[in-house]
Amino acid sequence: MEDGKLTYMRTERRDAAKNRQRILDTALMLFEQHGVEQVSMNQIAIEAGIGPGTLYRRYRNKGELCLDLIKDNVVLLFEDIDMYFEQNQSEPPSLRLKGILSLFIRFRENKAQLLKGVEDSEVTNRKKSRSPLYDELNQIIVNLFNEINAEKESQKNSVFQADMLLTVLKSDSYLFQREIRGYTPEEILEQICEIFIS
Amino acid sequence: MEDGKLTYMRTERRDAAKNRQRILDTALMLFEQHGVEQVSMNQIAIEAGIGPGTLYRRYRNKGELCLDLIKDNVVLLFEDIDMYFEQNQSEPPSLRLKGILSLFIRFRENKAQLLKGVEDSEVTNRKKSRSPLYDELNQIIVNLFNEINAEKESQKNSVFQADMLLTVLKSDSYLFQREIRGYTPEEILEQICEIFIS
DNA sequence: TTGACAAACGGAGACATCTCCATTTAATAT
DNA sequence: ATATTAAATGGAGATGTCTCCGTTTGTCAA
Repeated sequence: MEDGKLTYMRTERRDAAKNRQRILDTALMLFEQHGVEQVSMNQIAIEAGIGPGTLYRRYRNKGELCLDLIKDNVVLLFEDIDMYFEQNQSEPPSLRLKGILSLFIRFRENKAQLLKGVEDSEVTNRKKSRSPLYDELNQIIVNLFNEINAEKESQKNSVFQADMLLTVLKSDSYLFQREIRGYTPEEILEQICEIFIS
Repeated sequence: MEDGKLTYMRTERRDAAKNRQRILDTALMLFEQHGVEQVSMNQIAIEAGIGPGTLYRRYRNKGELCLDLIKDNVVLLFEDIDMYFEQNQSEPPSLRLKGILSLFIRFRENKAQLLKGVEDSEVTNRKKSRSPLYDELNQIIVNLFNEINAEKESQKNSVFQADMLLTVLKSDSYLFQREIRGYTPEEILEQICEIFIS
């Protein structure tokens, strides 16, 4: 039957589900123990007692694995953002932008290593499009810039501004400011706002 | 003798010099033929008729090799910048900043692939400090921002602003705008100036 | 049950980066 | 010339990513 077939296609095989969980648990453990960067896909496969092929069948690279590990937090982030918007509808767009940047920075601080894992493998694997996380954030920021720029004639810049803002918030840049320049998250937020919200 | 010893230490052995040139020639040829990304260090070593160890002895990674291949152009870039400054001393700093950004973008367009090669391996190899190229550029830009911010009380932001400006001009960001968003170099320059010179 | 089938598996192996170190070799001093 | 010596060499191999494909194994229908 159509139904049966569809259901079959959709449901995860029991052994697969077991392995999925095993991978997730193992990765989380190894990441916590040695740090995300130090742990190889091989190590995870071996420790999880599966073949490398099995691991790569599910996650095309370490980044996807990292992303799966923070998926819940990503959902929470966007819920927070939605909530923030609901509670601050009447605020000016520049302030709302700062608000959601603050939320994002908090998220980034919480999941620094895993987020870096995600982004690192995105650049390694030459993805043309950003991850869904960044696409969705980008959309939100573009909308806010559109509001901000509504006064001026130049609507077209919003996309560019949003791209630049997200570029500057990527791991490489953010962690450089954090670790080498020694700025606090709050200072970074302030400085970025000064540049991008003028 | 001291002199002899010093000279000995300094001069490159003839076979080494020969290999160096052989590597450079081979790399340039392979890069032009297949594109920088597609060519591995192994390939270069084999094609140059040397062992991988020899290649890595001279260049710790592909990025250093790429950097060596554009070294002359980097020198030219900074000469251009110096010349520009001499001829535009009396212009306002914001305009001078735009001028040197324009020079840098031209350089980046000329040596896009190799510059990408340099930057890619910098992120891969977790360098804490930027390459000398970026350090020097950074210094120049900081100085310009200091002039620009001289009017305002906030001198301290110049370092941050310069960092962000260079972040946004890195290969990943720049090529994304260039190839995916479809902006021209001139458009990118204009947009960046709008954001950073306000 | 059982048969069929697609999904899941696992490990060999292709390639890449990079290190280590026994051996070679060019430049200098004698 | 020859000995000395430190730089240079090269290739084996450690480690990592990722693919390919023959084999196994759940799942569903009959």
